[in-house]
Amino acid sequence: MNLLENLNDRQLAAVTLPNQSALILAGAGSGKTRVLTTRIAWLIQTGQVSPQGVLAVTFTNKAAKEMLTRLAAMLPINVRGMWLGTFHGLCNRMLRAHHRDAGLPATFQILDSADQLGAIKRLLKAGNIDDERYPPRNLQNFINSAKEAGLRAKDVEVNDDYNRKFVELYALYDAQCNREGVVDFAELLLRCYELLDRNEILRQHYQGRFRHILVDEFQDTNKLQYAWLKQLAGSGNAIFAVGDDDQSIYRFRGANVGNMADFEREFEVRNLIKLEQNYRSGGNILNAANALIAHNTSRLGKELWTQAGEGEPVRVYEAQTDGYEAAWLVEEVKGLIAEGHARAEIAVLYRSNAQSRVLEHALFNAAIPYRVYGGLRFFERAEVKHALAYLRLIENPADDTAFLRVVNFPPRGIGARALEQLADAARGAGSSLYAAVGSLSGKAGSNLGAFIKLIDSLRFEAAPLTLAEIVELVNERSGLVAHYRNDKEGQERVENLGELVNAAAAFVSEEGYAQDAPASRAGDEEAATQIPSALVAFLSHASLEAGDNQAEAGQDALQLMTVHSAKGLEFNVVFITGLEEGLFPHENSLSEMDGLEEERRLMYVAITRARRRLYISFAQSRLLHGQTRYGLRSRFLQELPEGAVKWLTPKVPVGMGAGARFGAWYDPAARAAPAVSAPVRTAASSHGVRVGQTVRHARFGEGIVINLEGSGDDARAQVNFGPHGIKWLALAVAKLTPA
DNA sequence: TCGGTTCAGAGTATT
DNA sequence: TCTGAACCGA
Repeated sequence: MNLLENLNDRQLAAVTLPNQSALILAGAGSGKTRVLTTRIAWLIQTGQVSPQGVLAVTFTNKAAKEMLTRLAAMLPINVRGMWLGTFHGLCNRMLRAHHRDAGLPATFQILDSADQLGAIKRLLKAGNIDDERYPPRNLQNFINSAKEAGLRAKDVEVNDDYNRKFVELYALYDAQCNREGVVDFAELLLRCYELLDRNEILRQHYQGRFRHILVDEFQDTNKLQYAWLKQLAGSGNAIFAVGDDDQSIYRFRGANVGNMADFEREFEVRNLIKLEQNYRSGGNILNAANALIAHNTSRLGKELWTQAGEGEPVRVYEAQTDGYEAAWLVEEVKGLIAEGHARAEIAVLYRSNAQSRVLEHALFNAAIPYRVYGGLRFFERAEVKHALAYLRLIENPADDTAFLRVVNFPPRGIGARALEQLADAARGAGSSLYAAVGSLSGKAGSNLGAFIKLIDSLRFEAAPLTLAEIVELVNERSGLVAHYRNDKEGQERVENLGELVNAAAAFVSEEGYAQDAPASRAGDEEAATQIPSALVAFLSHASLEAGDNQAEAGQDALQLMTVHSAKGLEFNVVFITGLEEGLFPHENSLSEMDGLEEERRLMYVAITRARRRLYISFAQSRLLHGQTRYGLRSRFLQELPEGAVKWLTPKVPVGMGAGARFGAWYDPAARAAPAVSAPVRTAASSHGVRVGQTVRHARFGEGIVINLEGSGDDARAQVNFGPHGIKWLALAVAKLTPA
């Protein structure tokens, strides 16, 4: 099977780049994931690197899974042992393997955001801190931003007393986490970074191993993630970074687009490849996207084009109110369904979650099935978190967060007073709540003692069981199942607890976690020595991958979501709603530095989700916070090229006569399509040259052989010289020396 | 321990 | 206007 078949010129050049750092600017729908996975497969197939020598990083589990699936289809190897995963997943893996060096217990647990907030509230309570003056949420943000900037409490600059208190609390929080053997998400990354920074032997080991580092969605990396990557790259390894500055929409959570420019400079990137051919949308949709994003000033520069023709115009609709907007949308959707469109291929996008209510209301009344993204995920459900807390206590009794969550759930007569006493005792002894139980007497003491006994016996009984059996044991013996069975509305919760047993069974079989032979994980010599138990691994999995956000995923339903959550997805039909000043662009963004440009990128992301048909709608008035607000039509509408747009309602001129400024949109057919790439055939060897071999040419420097054809004097080699491009060279003439 | 009342806040989100 | 969290009384 030829991996390079059907790649366009740019894709081919990117996939077969020599071993030098590269920045691939991948536009929406340009085959980004394909390039990334084919690059890995090609490197392995041509023997340039072993599967163990590749490190590939993504942001979401979904993206990681997608890459793994595609890789497995391209390569006849077991891709499971590869270091391909999310930043957090890979850091977790490394920390598990070297937990001693990292100063962590083997069974360390991962706090999700809710757990972390709980831990912070507990900290404030224990220290008698005024949580009005120091809101837990603010402290959480403060700690996470500091960690994401690579700063410990001692490194944070203090400029006033208020600030000093935050820093002080940050230090206390870290101390509490250490005591309890838990780490939050940001800590996974920072700990891993510090581990590599401090431990030269380890750093050199991994630098020697990961010859090829590939990063997905590079524009979304934060400072710490970039620093971590730099450390693994060292001075010799190449980073293959794929990203799109025009789709950078996560600055509010720490993403630093500037990493792209820093990367170019610091790694002396000479290979900058733009993937601009779009395989997703019609020409009008792309013209709208291009024209819109052209209004941004800080761009690396990129313009999407397609061979697909202009397709349908972008339809724009003006409604009187948000209610009418929803009503119109319902009618339009009915028509689309009647025409045979699948509901799941129709997406309704909005800027903020609050907008979904009106839409849901209308859809519900019209009996159109829909699915809203972004609800509670499976592992975040209360009953599931309860069961997980019991499991955590089995592994790590010092986990006070888990302890407090279930010590009195189901109710067993342990009230606030008892817990306060216990907290005092624990603080006095500098121990965990669990360990302090022995020092309490009386009724509270005996109830707590019974709880400890329960956990201890669960731990004892769990020892010989499989993971699924352990979960089942906990479900029953904790009293959770019985508790929810008695609850009128607990049926679904009981089912979810059963689902957790299934999830445990699936986890063991998917991850190859045979409990008897833990060291059998292929190709992973570090982890083999210190493989965590299946239970510990499952608990990490539960924290790192919160699972799907709603049931009924199988049903053919309309897809409702924010523009942010639509990133990376595509649909035949897309509705972008609420295009009003103040809403999209959102008013809060206007006071932020470059906030408007980020909003515009968000709109760009929204537009480029559509394959065939795109609707954009707005309302003259909208009910917001109980008040009717009259918003102007979004400036983004004015930034679309007239020729690509069809107004479904009369276009009322606004202010300065927009539209005139924007010239006629270009004809996509007039854009020269690049020559179709030469047929690629793979020959074994010719003139002593092999595919995948690095060679040197007097004029073009180092390159990598990507293809061979002909024989004898006619033999030619196709060589990718990186910044000098891809060349066909006659081997009888060109002087190629092995490099 | 639960259920009702009060009050603030209402932008986007993955791990 | 609506929601969620915190709080208080029974």
